[in-house]
Amino acid sequence: MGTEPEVPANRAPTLTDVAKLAGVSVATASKAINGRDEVKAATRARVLKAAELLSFAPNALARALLGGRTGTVGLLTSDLEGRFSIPILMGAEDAFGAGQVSVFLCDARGDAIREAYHVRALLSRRVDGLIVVGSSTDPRPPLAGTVPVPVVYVYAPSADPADISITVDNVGGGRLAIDHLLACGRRDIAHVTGEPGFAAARDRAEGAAAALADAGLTMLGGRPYYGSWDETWGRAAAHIVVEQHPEVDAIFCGSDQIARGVLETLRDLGRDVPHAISVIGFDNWDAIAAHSRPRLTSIDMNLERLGAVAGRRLFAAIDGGEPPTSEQYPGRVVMRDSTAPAG
Amino acid sequence: MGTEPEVPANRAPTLTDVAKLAGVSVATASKAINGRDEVKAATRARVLKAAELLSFAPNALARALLGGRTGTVGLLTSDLEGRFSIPILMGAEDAFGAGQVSVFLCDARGDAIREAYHVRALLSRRVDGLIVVGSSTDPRPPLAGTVPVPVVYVYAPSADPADISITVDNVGGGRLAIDHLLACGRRDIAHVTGEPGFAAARDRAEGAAAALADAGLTMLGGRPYYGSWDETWGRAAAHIVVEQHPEVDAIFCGSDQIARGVLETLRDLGRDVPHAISVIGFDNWDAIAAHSRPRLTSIDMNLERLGAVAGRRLFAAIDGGEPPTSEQYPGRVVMRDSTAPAG
DNA sequence: CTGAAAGCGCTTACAG
DNA sequence: CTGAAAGCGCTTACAG
Repeated sequence: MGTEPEVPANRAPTLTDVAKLAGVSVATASKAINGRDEVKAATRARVLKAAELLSFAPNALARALLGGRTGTVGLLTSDLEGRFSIPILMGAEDAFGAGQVSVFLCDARGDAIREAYHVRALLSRRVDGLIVVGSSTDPRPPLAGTVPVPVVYVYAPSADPADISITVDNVGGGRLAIDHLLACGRRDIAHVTGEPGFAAARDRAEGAAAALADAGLTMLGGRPYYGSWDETWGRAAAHIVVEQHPEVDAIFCGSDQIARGVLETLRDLGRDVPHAISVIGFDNWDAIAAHSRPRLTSIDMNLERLGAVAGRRLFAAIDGGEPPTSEQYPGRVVMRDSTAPAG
Repeated sequence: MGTEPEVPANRAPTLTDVAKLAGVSVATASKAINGRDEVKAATRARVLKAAELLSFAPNALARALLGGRTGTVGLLTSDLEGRFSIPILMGAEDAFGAGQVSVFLCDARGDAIREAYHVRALLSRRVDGLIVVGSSTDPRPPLAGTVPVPVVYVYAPSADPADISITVDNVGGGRLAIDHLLACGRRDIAHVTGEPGFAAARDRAEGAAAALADAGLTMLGGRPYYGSWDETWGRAAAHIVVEQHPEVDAIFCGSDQIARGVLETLRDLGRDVPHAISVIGFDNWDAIAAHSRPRLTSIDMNLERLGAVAGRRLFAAIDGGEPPTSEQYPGRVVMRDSTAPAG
C-alpha cells in the first residue's frame, strides 16, 4: 500500500518520468533523446531504453514553446470537393516530409468570415506558415489583416502581386493542347470551353490562339465557343461546331466534362473519334477521362507538383532565406484514345 | 537612444506585452481576456483595448500545456481522391464548431508504415482524439499500438468490434434503392454492382434481396450481376441484362459510375429511361450523376452527417462521459430523372 | 560527460 | 478586485 507506480497510469509519460527511470537528470535525458553528442554512449542507451519502455513521445507543444517553430502548417481551402486541394495537400506533405510537418486543413467554404476565423485559429495555434488554395484560377483577395507568418497562394493567385503564388500556366496549357493536336496533323481546330468570366477559360483560349497563330492557323469560327464547364454544354457545342464547320478535325475542350459531352454527341452523330475528329480535354480528371468512349486524352495540371513546390517555397520563406517568387507551371499531355493522327 | 519600443517588432505579442501596455499584471490580463468575472469592468476594458492594439492572439500551445486539452484532432485517411474524406471532414468541422477545434489531415496512402508515422506525429502534437476514415466499407485493422486518445472510425469500421465505428448502413441503402423502385411500380428488377470482394457490394445486394423478398419478388437472374465499379462494366452489364431478361423494368446499380454505363447502353439500345426502364445509382456523386442522360437518381450516403456524428462522438469520448457506441446510417434517395412510374 | 537553473507563454490557486 | 508565485514539459546556456 502506498507504493507509487513508476509509471503514472493516467497521463502521458514526460521527460521527467524517463529521466527518473533512467536515473539521470532531465537535462541529460533531453540531450540523449535529441541525439546531442555531449552524452556518454552508455547513458544514452539507458535513456533510450527507458523512453522505449514508457513509450515516451516528446510533447511537441512544449518543444514549440521554446523553439518558436511548431512544425505545423495551415492549408486553407474553399474547394468543397477537394478535387484540387487533395493533390495539392499531398504534394505539400511530400515536400515537408511525412511526420516532420503536420498540416491543418481548413475549409472556408467560400466565406470570408469563416476564412478569417480559421486564420485566427491557425495563428493562435502558431502555425509556421499558411498555404491558401483557391477554387478557381482567378486571382483572389489576399488574406485579411496582417498575417505574421509566410503565406503561399496555390492554384488561385493572390490579387496582390507582392504575394507569392504558385499557379497553373493556363496559357501554356492551352498551347500544349493545341501543339498536341497539331502534332496529330490536325488543322481545323475548334475550341469549346467554359465561362468567359473565368481566367482559366480566357487564358487557355489565349494559349490556344497563340499556338494556332504560330502554325499560321486560326480557331474554327475565329474565336472560342464559350459556355459553361459541364457536359451539357459540351453536347450542345459539339452539335453547333459540326454544323457550322463540317470540316472540323479536332476539338480542344476547356474541361474534361465538356470534352465528355462533346464525345457523346460525336458518337451520336456517328463521327469517328479519334480518326475523323480528335478531342482533347483539360484537367485529367480520372473519373471522367478514363471511362469515356473513347477514353479521353487530357491536359494534367500537375497539381501534386504544384503542392510540392508550394511546400518547398513556404519552407524557404519560413527559414527566411531569399524570399521566393511566384511561379507558373504549364502541365502535361496525358495520352489516351481520343487523339490520334488522321487515319 | 535606448528607449524601448512598446511593441517589440520581431515576435508575436504576448500576454506580458498586453499586461504591460494596460498597466496590470499578467494574471489580471489573463482573467480579463478569458472573461472571468473577478475583474473590474474598467480594467477589463483597458486590457481588451491593449490586446486589440497589439492584435494579440493567445498562444494556444502555452494554453494547451496547462489545460491538457489542445483543441486539436487528427483525421487519418487513405482516400486519395478525398471523395469520402472531404465531406466527412466538413461534417466533423461543423460538429466541432469552426475555429474551436482544428483538424490535422493526414493521408496515409494505404501504407501502414506511413500511417504509424502520422499517428506518432499526431500524438506528439497532443491531439485530443483521432478520426480514421477508411477508403472502402470493408473493416480495417485497428490503429497499431496503444493510442492514448479516443479514436472513432468512419466509413470503414475497425475490425475490432470494441472500437467505435460510424458507418454507412449499406444493407439499409440497398433496401432504400429497391423500395424506391418498387414505389415506382417496378417488379422486374436487376442488380448490377461492383466486385463481390467488397463488403459494400455484398451488403447492398443483401439489402436489395431482402427488400425484394419482402415484396414477394426476387432479383432478375436470381442474383446480383457482380463485376467492377466502373462505367465499362455498367455498359457491358446492361447488354447482358437486357438480353437475358427482356422484361427488365428497373436496374439498381451499386455505384453511380456503373449506373452511368448502364444508362449509356440503354440509350444506345433505344430503351426509354425512366419509363420503360428505371435506373438508380449509389453514391450521389454529383459530377457523375448530375450530367448523365437522363440525370441519375441515386442513393446519397450522407457522408457529411457521418462526419458530424463522428465528431460529436469523438467529443463525447474526449469529455469522458458515456463511451459512445458504433452506429450505422442508411442514407437517402436523391431523385433526379432516371426513375419514374412506368409511363 | 552530467545536472541545476532559467525560461518559453500562459493559467490557476492563493494571499492580500 | 488585483497580483506574486508556482507550474505545464521541455531545451539551452552555464557550471562543475
